[in-house]
Amino acid sequence: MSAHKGFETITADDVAQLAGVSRWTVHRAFKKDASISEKSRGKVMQAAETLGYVPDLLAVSLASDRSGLVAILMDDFANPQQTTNIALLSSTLRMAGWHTLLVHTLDEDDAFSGLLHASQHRVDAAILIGGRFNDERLAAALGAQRLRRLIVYGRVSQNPRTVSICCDDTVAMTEITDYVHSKGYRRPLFLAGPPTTSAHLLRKDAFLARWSTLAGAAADVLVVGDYDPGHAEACLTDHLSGPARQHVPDVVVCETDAIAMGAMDALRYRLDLRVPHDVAVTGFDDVPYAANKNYDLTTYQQPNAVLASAVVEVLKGAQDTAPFSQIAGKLVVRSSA
Amino acid sequence: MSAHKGFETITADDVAQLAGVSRWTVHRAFKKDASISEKSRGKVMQAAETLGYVPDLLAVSLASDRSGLVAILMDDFANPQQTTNIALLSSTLRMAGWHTLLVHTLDEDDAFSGLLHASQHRVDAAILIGGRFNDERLAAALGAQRLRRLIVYGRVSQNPRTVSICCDDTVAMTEITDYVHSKGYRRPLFLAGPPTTSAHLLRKDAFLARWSTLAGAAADVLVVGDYDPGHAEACLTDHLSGPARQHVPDVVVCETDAIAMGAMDALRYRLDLRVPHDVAVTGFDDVPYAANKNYDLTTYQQPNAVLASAVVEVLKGAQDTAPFSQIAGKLVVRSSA
DNA sequence: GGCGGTTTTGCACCCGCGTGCAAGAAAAAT
DNA sequence: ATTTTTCTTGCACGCGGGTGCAAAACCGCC
Repeated sequence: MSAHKGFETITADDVAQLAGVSRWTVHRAFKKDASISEKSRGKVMQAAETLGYVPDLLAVSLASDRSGLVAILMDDFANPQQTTNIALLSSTLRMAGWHTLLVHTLDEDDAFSGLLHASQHRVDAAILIGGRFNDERLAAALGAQRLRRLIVYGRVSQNPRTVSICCDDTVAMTEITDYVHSKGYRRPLFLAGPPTTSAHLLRKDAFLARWSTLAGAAADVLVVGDYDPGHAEACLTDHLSGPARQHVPDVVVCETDAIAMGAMDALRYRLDLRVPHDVAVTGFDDVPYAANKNYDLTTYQQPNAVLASAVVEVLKGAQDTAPFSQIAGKLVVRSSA
Repeated sequence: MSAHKGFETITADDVAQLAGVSRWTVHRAFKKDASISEKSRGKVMQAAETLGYVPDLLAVSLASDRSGLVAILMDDFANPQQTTNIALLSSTLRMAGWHTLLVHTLDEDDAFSGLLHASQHRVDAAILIGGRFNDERLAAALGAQRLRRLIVYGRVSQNPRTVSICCDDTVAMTEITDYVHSKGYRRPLFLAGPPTTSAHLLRKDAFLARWSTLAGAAADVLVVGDYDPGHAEACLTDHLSGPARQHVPDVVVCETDAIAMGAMDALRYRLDLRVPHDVAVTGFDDVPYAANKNYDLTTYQQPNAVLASAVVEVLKGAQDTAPFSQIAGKLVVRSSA
């Protein structure tokens, strides 16, 4: 039993000594499918029990190049969709035996350093959540040593070396569009988020394409440029207070719930319009607050639990997983549209 | 340059060979205040640059017993106050040079195993956020080897071996009470959360004590028992639909913002009362949504940034830090009361 | 040029465990 | 009882780098 910095550390050697075997036999006792006799395994286990021995994870990681750790890189704690996903992912991973190394990236450069950090911890995979990681970054990231798997979560990635797990934005937004059209709305305004994210492109394009098919006319688009509700509120207020005042929409279709909530606040408290009576609103994501009485937002629920399980499958499964799997969610109709 | 699992790993030996020095000289070049000549440091640095060498964190951790990692243990992602704190803590730590090991504990037993996991990763400290960790657990946790510092965040802990960093609930709630009383409210109802948390005791007791001093009479208390807004909504609705209907309060003082929001929903949408006209509501924490137009909650803002910096100070500072530091926040008056 | 003193540098051993191989013990076959 | 096969076990070496100490190289100075 070796003393270290004041607290005792029990190593395999200590157990070996007590059990009267060699250190390697101790290791075998803890390894499934190892060639060891029942007798000595018993001795070892008992000795380990009395000493309270647990194999040291760090040393294991160093020697075996595996850690039981999954890094989650995310950039925006203000985004409820992201925090919800992290919560779900970390608990799903936890139940499947993995721990989470959370890397909160401050900016793009930081993302790379975070990825390096993660790879040095021998993470079994890194999961990228959030839109600010562009594909060039990804390519660079893959240069990081030891990064055996990179999972892009919640959006598609062109990069062939990543696995992306997400719901099909195009199908989802088409479904929303169909719903909106079927309810008789005819003057839609689409509120788009930051142009750098893939959600921006896919959702907006899907909406515009479908709308033009259904209605035979182009729909208006306002690029809000940010997922902050307050910002969306200000943008929409400005927009509808300006020249566009003439064309008040009858429905505001939003790229995310956060934008939708900002839009509703703008319509109600700044523009004195009733939702859904004067203007309907739809969101996307079904964040927890979307169900709140004050918003009661019609939105699209991503199949988060299924997505999280898909991550576990990728981690467990062979490395030759499909480059990406897209899973369908479902439209949640509430009173806002 | 040794090949490993398909990707190349650059070790100090590789750099040493290229620079024409020994491995230990390479190490010295990377160590501040090491005794090394400028000439060889230059050679080493250049070689490291061309090879793209970075000291391996895991090996460093194993050898030095330090990791540059701080574990954050939390249990409730649904609690916006917790996620906000995590966001702030992780970015504050990140800027101070630490990375975050997020341990999302599923239950109490899991908390212990999470702490063990963290300690094995040689975390420089573990931060406990959230109320579900009781002090017995903490005592057990401290038995975990290598855990050199345990910080209890956001609440006080009796355990003398921990550092607790929080705002002074008693002072804060007294301030709220004074405000409520000064505004002329006379029939308060206090909504309390789970009885197991210290916030529960401190905030409730502070309110009751202060109220009895100010008004000379005891105040009503309803134990909601959970921080979920929906649950609080149901509880308050039940309460005010039952025998207590006779004594509708003129102000509902809540232990947290989450409860306050549930309470407002109950008052408005279930009991058909206007806030603040018929009943005023106060919260505690100033979560992001508290400023939302639909709630516009009068609440108490914890000095989160200061608290986060205090954590960094503890990490940087000598181990003989004060057992806990309590920092004052400020009352945020909005329209709800 | 030789001396004492100070930097630089190299090295053995350590952190705690994993791999592959070879020696040892036990079981099976002859 | 002896040989062969099989299972156990021990061990050297590695993962990548951190200590403390001793040898080597440097320095100024008489």
